[in-house]
Order: sequence, then structure tokens, then C-alpha cells
Amino acid sequence: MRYFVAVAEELHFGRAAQRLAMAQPPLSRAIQQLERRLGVVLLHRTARAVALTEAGSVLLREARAALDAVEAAERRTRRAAAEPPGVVLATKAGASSELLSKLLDAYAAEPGAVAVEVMLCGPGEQERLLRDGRADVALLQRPFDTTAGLDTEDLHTEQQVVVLPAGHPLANRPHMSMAEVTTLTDLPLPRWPRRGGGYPDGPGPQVRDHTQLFQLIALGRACAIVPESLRAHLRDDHATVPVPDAPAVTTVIAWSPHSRSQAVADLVRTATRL
Amino acid sequence: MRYFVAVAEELHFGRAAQRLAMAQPPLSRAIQQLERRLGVVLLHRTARAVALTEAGSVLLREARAALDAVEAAERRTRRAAAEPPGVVLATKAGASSELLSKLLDAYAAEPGAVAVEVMLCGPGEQERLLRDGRADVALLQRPFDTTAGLDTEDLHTEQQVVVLPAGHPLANRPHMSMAEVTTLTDLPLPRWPRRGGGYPDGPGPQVRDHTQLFQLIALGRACAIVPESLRAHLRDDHATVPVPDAPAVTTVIAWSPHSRSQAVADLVRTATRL
DNA sequence: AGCGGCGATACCGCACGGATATCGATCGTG
DNA sequence: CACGATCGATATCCGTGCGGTATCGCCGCT
Repeated sequence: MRYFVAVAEELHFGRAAQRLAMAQPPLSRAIQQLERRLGVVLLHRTARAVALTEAGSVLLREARAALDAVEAAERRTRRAAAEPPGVVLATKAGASSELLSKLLDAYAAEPGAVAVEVMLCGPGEQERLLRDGRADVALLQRPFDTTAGLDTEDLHTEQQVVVLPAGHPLANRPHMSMAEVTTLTDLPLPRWPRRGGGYPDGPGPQVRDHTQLFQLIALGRACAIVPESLRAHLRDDHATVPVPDAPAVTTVIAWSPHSRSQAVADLVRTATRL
Repeated sequence: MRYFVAVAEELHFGRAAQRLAMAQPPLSRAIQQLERRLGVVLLHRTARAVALTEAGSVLLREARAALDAVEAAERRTRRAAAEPPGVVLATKAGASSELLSKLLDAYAAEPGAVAVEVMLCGPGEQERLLRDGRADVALLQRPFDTTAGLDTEDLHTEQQVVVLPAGHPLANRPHMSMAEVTTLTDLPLPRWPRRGGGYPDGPGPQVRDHTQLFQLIALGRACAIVPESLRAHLRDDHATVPVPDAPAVTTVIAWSPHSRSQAVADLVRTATRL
């Protein structure tokens, strides 16, 4: 299955074999065996290109999930035996920092609290960390992060605001609409990296983190729609205007549905009581 | 991992080897290798008994999930390539039958509807079927069935009633409390089989399905608390009394969070519109 | 037509998984 | 207390299967 995922992602047997640190012929054979075992054609090979069949794309999705589950089993087992048996919390770098520090403080005061390792990660990465066992709990933000297949508990819902450079003519408006924000041609919305690392097409500047973003805004080159709690971190060269019709952001605490860990349960309980 | 699950479930290398259709020594070795690879002791072996360590029980849970995931990957891939590409719906035998028939009728009338194979199964079995890919959608009832790790959509919530033999002195009561029902020593609540097939200890009779149950009730040997929609299936030798303080039962439609199948999405959409 | 890229085929060697035989430890039992 | 039974671990052997190298066949580009 690892082999198939590699080939399906590369759509090229040679590169896939390289990535798997093996030669190409055994890889071809392995895929053929998999197809025979399943009785299903997974790839359409013309001598020039490799393409996924319908069944192949189903297997790609399912195989990723299965491989994550296997990895998670190994990691969680190792961590269950590790000393001390801490808990790993994943959160988007720069988001929900006050909530996080309150949570950590409150949890540390609980009886039976164990060490909490905080893992800061890029956007959309937390889900994967939970799935493959590198993290035990995560703070996610709907609707940005997908929570399918995870157990979650809502913690906090907030409106969004648009961040503008301090001197901007609209900075004193009581509120703005999404439509107004997207038509600010002098201040385009930035483009964030997608999963693979590439950027979507569009007019806005490319940003990688909040520091870059706010710098660009201060320079008058972009604006951004962010949860209002981020206002606390803005320097005085930024202004914010509420955007009532932007989707509300709900911060949730999420964990693997198979978790039976006391520490995770305690963290969740603590979080919901904040 | 299959090996480990077998040993962990049997807690006996000989029997586990038998179940795996292999000899005992290679099994012992395989488990040792697994322990070395993970760097973790999974089993405490005294010469007389085998016991799971803490880490071992974590691995047991995770390994089951992982094995289900790879089985699901295989099955879903095969089914994606099968002709015609129908969809499998799992439901508890005897429950939600009107809802089910309404759903099937409404879905069949949708444009692009595919064949729906209905799979009737025992209590608590649906979750497993969804996880290992034998089913694509299921009708579950909270709080009886666990929905952790599945995506669900609520369909219908109903109160529960107690079913008594028709002539019973309490049969005309306007309502009863849980406490009253559990103290009916002449009509004990029945015992349902657990996952493994064994029955919990207790006074009530052992039942396997609703037919048995209602027969026992008609004979005046038991009573039962069931969702009120089951009243439609009762013969006139049964009476029902509402139990307002019994937990409400919510019928939900559930599916694997990884599903991208159009048919599943259509079924869910149809169900929520009923 | 020729060359280059790419997947498939052919064949070889070795390492790993499984089998059998046996050991050693720990209870139960007369 | 000694003997036997039980059960997991160890030792050793063997066959299969996986991965490696060499090569082929097919197609597209120039």
C-alpha cells in the first residue's frame, strides 16, 4: 500500500521507486500483484503517462487512511510506554494563544495532570498529526480545519474582523461586508500555501505565516480577514473593522475517537470548563 | 499486527497460533520481533499466563483500528470497481423499519440513484461494518450505538416506552418512571448479548432478537424499554406505557468520514429531508 | 528513422517467515 | 517432594517471496 500511494502520488514509477529507495522493476511487479489480488485495475498506463482509475483514486484515499492508522498504532504504543507518559497537543502557530495558555494553566492545576508538549504546526496540519498518532489532542478552527473523523468539543466562537493598515481611509468604519473587503483592489487578500506547498493562483501576495501577513498589511500591500481574538497581537500600525457576514470561527478541541487516555479526557474536560 | 491482536485476544500463544493457522514458535518469534521493533514490552508472560501491559492494550485498540482500515481500503476499492456500483446500507434488524422504507423510496426517486443493498445486522455491529468497509452507510441509534469516529446526521428523536404483556396491572398507567420499571421484579429486563457473544450476569432472560423478546413479554416473563416507533410492530397481546425519563433515542444516519461517494452523499441528503 | 524515456519482463540471490524438535520454567497432584 | 503436564522460548532447517540487475518493447518527439 505504501508503494501504491507513492506511485499514485508521483504518477511515475521511476520517481516513486526513488522515493521508496528501491528499484523500479520490483515496484512495477508489486503494483501488478496488488491489482491481481484486488481483481481491480488501479492505474491506466500508457507508455507515456500513468493515470489513476476511479478505483485507484478510492484506494489512494483509503490507503492513506490505513497507513496513517498503522503509523498511529506504532506511535501511540511507543508513547504509551514512554516515560514520562506526557500528552502532545497540536495547534496552529499563532492562533488561539490566550485560549491555549489558559488551558495549559488550568490543566496543570488539575490533579493527575501529566506533561503537555505543545506542537506548533502549519495550517491544516493538525488533522494529520492526530490521525497518524504524532499528536494526542489538537486545537482546530472551524471552518478552516476539517474535523471529519475526529471527536471534537466546541470551545469558543468568535466573529471575524478585517485587518487594515492603520492609516487606511476605511479604518474607522464601524463594520464592513465580505463583498466590500473582496473588492478592495488596493489591498488584495493574501494567498496561503495549500497542502502540497504550492500556492493558488490569484492577485494577492503569497504569505507563509502571520508575521509575514501583518508586515504586508502594515506596508499597505494586503488586508486579511482573521478571528477577532487576533486583535490582541496587533501592533498599533494596524486597524481592525468587524465583518459581520464573514463566517464565524469556532475553536474546537479535537482528539482521536479511539483515544482512551485519561490525560486527553482531562484536557478536554478542562477545556470545556474554561 | 494480526498476530498480535490474536494473541492479545486469546491471551494464549497456542490458541492464537491455532486461530492463525500456524505453529506456535513462529508466532512467539513474531511477537518478540514486534516488541523489539517498537522497543516496548507488550505482554507480560509468566510461564503460566499471558497478560497485556499498558502499552499492549493501547496497541490492541490501535491495531484493531488499523487492520479495519486496511480491510476497508481493500473492500472499498473492490466495490468501487464492481459493476454495478451499488451502495450498502447497514441497519439493526427490526429497528427503524418505517424510516428505512421511506428513505429507500425517496432515494430511489432521486436522479442518479444507484442500487441500495440493505444489510441487516445485530446490535452494535453496524459501526464495525462501516469501519471495515463492508457497508457504506448505516442507520444507528444513539445512545445505544457509538458514533465515535463516524460522520453522522440526526434524523429523528423519539421517546421510549416500556412494553408489557397486555393484561398486566400497570398496562393502563399514563406513564412510568425508569425506577418503577427496573423494580418490576415479576417482569425483569432481558439481557442482550455483548460483542463477544456472551451474556452479562443478571436476573433477566437472555434474548437474541426482537421476536424472542416480544414472545417473552407476551408470555409475561419480561418487559422491555424500546423506542416508541416499535409500537407499530406490536401485536395486540402487548401494551405500552411511556417512560418520560428514559433517555431519548436519536436515529442517525452515519458514514465513514473518508467517503467521497456521490451515492452516500445523496442518501444522506435524502434522509435529512424526510 | 533514430533516440530517449518509461514501464514490463526475465532471471538471480538472499533474507525472512514458517515448520519441527526440544528445552526450561512453573504449577498442580498423588 | 517428585513427577507429569502445560506453555512459552530456543535452535535449526527449509522454501518462498521480495528486491536487485540486465534487458526488452513500446511510444513519442525531432
